[in-house]
Parts: sequence; structure tokens; C-alpha cells
Amino acid sequence: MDGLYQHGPSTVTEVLAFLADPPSYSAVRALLRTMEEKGLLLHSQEGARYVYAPVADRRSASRSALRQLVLTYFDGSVEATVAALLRDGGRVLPDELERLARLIDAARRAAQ
Amino acid sequence: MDGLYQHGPSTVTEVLAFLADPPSYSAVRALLRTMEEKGLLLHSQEGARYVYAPVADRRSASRSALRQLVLTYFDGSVEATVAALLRDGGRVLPDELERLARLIDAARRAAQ
DNA sequence: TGACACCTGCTGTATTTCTAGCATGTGCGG
DNA sequence: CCGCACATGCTAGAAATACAGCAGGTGTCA
Repeated sequence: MDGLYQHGPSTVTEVLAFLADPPSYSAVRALLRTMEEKGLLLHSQEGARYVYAPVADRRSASRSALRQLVLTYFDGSVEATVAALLRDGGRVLPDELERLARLIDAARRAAQ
Repeated sequence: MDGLYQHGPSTVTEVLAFLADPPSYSAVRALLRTMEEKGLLLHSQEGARYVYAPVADRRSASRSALRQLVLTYFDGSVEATVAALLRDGGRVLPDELERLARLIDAARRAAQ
């Protein structure tokens, strides 16, 4: 699932390639078929082969994932989550920081 | 797993309670046992019953989860992730925004 | 056109997970 | 002390998933 959001619509072989500890080719085929039965994925035919993609678009999926993560690890606090991201989210470039500062300024003005 | 981080160490019954679409009691017991075999959980005896807790502490688990989420949905961009959090992460109080502004200021000064 | 690589549909089997249920042990209240 | 509620250990069958392998279709390239 994550892989499909990260790498975009993919064939069985591609899924197999980006999976960390990949099961067999057969297993991946079965897995994708099962997920499609569950309504999580859809496939479209591309020439002879199937290209699988998530049903939910990346944007709304990311919203759900974020909400879940904030609840699970940060007791629902957006502030704590952002702080954690800035602390150990890796390198953030100066101009990214500046844009974020502006974003927060805008939010503060909107909140008043 | 998520539930254990969110609710803290829990008994089988508690896990059963906070699971969204819970399987049977037996299944939860088996699941917890299996996860313990895999080294994800540990149990301690509390009177007559078992209390299960994740092996990895919440802090490092949240780091992994954040990193994964940033990669999956935001192409590795911390900035985009924070922006999404502020946009649809729910209510953020003014004093939280202020603290975040200070945090970013500190990061900007540190970056120079 | 023909050979080849590759993919899907399908089948049968092994392995894992889900489930119910029973025996046994512990803690608690009457 | 006795009975009750509830927990674990264990077992056995149902259901889901992983896997290998074969037949047949499609695209490619010489």
C-alpha cells in the first residue's frame, strides 16, 4: 500500500521490486488481487499487464495517515508532531524554514 | 500495535476493547502471542493476567513512523508534511502556534 | 513469421491465522 | 471456606494467505 503511494501505480514486478522483504511473485499477485477484492486497489490493463493503483487518492490517504499518527504517538497534539518533525525529521533547508515561518504567521493571523 | 502505543501497556481485554473491528478474543490472544514471538511485544504478569507492551519505546517508534510517512506521502519533504499538518491537522491553539513559531526561529538561527 | 520473454488465469498444496471450547489456576466477595 | 468471574494453556477444525507451477495470450525483435 505505502509503496503504491510512494511509487505511484505499479505492475506486479514493480511492487516486487520495491518491497523491502519481498515474498514470492505468486504471493504478490495474490496479495494485489485480494486487496482489489477488498476495494483498496484497482487495476487497469496496460498492454498485456495489470497496473495497480490505490483507490483513495494520495491526498486523502495522507490526511488519514497523519491523523492516525498524531493520535497514536502524540496524543493528538499537532504541535508536538511538528516539533518532532523539526527535531528529527532530517535536514530542512533554510528556505523551507522560511516558508514554514510564513505559514505559521499566516495561521496565527487567521486564528486571531 | 498502534493501540498499544496510544493506550499504553494493555491486557488482552483492553486490546479487544480499543480495536476498531475486533476479531474474537481467541484471535487477539493468538495475535499478541505471535507478535511477542516475533519480538515486537513483551508481556509481564500482573496478578493473574498478562500485560502486553511494545518492545520499542514510543519515541523511537514515532520517529520511524514519521520518517515512513514523510517518504510515503510527501516525497521526503518535511516542509510539505508540516504544511499538511497545519492545513488539515485540526485545531491548533494560538499559544501552540506561537511555540511553533519560536521553534522554527530557533531552527533558522541554528541553520545559519 | 517464428522464437522468446513475460504476464495473467487457474489449480493444488503448505503454512499461517482465526475461531470455539475445555481444563486449570488465581483473585475477590459473601 | 466456597463460589464466581475471569485469565491463561492447550487443542482441533475452519478460513485466509503464501507458494509453486502449468497453460495460454500478448508484445518484441530478429
